[in-house]
Amino acid sequence: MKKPNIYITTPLYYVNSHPHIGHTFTTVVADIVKKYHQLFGREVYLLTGTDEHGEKIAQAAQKAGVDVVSFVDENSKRFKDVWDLMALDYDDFIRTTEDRHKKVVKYLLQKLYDTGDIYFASYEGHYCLGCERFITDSELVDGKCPDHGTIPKLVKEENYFFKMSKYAEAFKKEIEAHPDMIRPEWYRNEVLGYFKEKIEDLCISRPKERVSWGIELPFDDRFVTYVWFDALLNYISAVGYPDDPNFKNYWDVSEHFIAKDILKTHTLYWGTMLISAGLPLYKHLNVHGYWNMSGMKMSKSIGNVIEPASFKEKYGDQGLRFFFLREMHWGEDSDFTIERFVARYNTDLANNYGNLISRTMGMIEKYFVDKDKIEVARHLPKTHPLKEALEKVIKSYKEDFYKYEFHKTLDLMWALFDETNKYIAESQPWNIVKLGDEAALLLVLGTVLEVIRITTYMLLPIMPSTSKEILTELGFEGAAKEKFDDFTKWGHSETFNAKYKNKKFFERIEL
RNA sequence: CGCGGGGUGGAGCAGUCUGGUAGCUCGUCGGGCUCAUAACCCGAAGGUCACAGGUUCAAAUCCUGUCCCCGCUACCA
Repeated sequence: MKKPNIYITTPLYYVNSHPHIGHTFTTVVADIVKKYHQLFGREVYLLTGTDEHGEKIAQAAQKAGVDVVSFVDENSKRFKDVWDLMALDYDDFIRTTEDRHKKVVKYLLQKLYDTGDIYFASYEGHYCLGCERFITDSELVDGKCPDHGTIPKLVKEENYFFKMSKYAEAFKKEIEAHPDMIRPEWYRNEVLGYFKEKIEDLCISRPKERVSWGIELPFDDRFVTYVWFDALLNYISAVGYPDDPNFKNYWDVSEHFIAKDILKTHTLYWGTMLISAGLPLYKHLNVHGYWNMSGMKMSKSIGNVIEPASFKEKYGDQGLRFFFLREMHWGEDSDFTIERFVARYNTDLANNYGNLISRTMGMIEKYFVDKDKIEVARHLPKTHPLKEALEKVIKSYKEDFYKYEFHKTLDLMWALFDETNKYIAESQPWNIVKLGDEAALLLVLGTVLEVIRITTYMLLPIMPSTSKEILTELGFEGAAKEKFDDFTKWGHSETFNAKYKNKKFFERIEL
C-alpha cells in the first residue's frame, strides 16, 4: 500500500459477547468513511479486530464449557463473519492473541519497565469480582459495589503500576493545544473534566492465581497484563510498531472511532501510555453515542438486542447503512427500533429518492421509445435552482461529511430530492411530450438526471451496492472509480441510458 | 454547587456556534396531478421554542438563575 492519507481504527471488540447492532454501527461508519475518502482518491487503511484476554473471557469460556482458545477463536470469527457478511472493507483484522500483537505488548512493557514508568508496589483494597477491579472507598454504596450489589473482597496484592499520574498533565496540555483532537467538543470537555480529580497510577498487572488468561509480563512471570493495557496497543502493533519504518506513516494520520463508553480508556490510559512510550498522540479521537433500543439501553436480559445477520436477511444492509447515518446525530444517543427504521426507509428511500429515480426512468423509457441513449449535456441549463441546491450539497459533502456531521449533508440532499420532485410536478414533462418539443423535454429530464447521477455518486460510500446498480442503469458502470471533482461537475456526462432492466431500487417495506 | 447531554405544534427531530417573520418527517383534514413504488405536488389546522429575569431595534439562538429528563463516575460500539 502507498503511504496512507488516513489510518482508521475501530475499537477491538471484546469477545465475551456476540456482535450486535452497536458494534456494527461503529464498523459500518468506519467503512463509510473509508469509502468516502476513496472517492477523493485518498489512500485509506482500515483496522478492526478483537480483544481476547482477561478474566471475563476465561470465565465465559468456562461457563460455555469450552477451553479458552477455542472460545476466543469461535467468538472472534463471529465478528469477522458479520463484517464479511456486511461487505465491510477492512484492511486488517487483528486479534490480541496473535503473536505479532503479544510481541509488541511485551516490548512496550519491558521498555516502560526499563525507563521506570512501570513499578512494583503492594496494594490493598476492595476487589469486586464482577467489575474485575478494585473499588475505591468513595465508590462503595453501603459497603457494596454500586454496579453489582455484591460485597467486594478485601484483597491485599502486589502488582505492577504504570505511572499514569506522571503524564496526565502533559496529556492535558496536548488536548488543550489541539482543540479538535477529541471530538465532538463536549466529549473533549468531559475529558478535560477528568483532570479536576487526582489522577492515580494505573495497575497494569494481574496475579496469575487470579487471572491466568493474558499476556505474561516479560519481567515477572507471576503476572499477566491488564487487559486494557494489552488491548489499546493493537492500534500500533497492527501497523508495524516499533520496527517497521512505515509505522510512522500510519500513526501520523490515525483516526480512532469509539463509542462514548470507552472514552476514558482511550484518553487517560491511552494518551498517557503513548506519551510515556515517546510516541505522538493519535490525530483524532472520534466519539459517537449509543443506539438505545426503544429508549432503553441495549441488553440481553431485556431481549432487545438486534442481531446484524438476521437484520440483513430481513431488510438488507443498504437501508441499514443509510439509517445509521441519517438517523443519528454524531456523538449523541439515538433510538433504534424497527418502526423507525421502516419509517425512514419508506419515506426517504422508497417514496422520495427511489420513486424519483423510478418516475424519471419511466418517463425516459416511455418518451424515447426508439432510443438506447439520450443526449442531455447540450440541453442542460447553465444556471438552475436545482443546480445551485446541488452545489450546496456538494459543498456540505466536502466539509460537513468530512467532519462526520453526516446528517447535515443528508438533510440538504433530501431537501434537494424534494425540490426535484416538485420541479417535475411543475414542469409537467407529460404535457411537454404532447407538444413534441424534444429539446424542452431533454432540458427537464436532463436536469433531473444530473441531480440523480451526482447525488447517487455521493451516496456510493453509504449504499455501495445499490448506488452502483443505479449508476449502472443510468449508464455509468465505472462511476465508483471516477474522481470526485470530475464526476460531480454539472454536465460532465454526454449521454444517459434510455433502456432499463430495473427501475425499482427500494421496495417499500410493509410491516 | 461532580461532569456531560437534552427539554421546539399529537409523535420523532433539525435550527442554537455565526441573533433578524419557527422548519422537516410522520399523523389529521381538504384539493391537484397521472411520469412513478397506495407515489408525487399544493393548501389547512396545530407551537407563549421547559420556566423566570437580563442584553438588544430584534432572542429558540447571547447572559444569569430555576425546574425536569437522560447518560457518565474506570465491563460494555
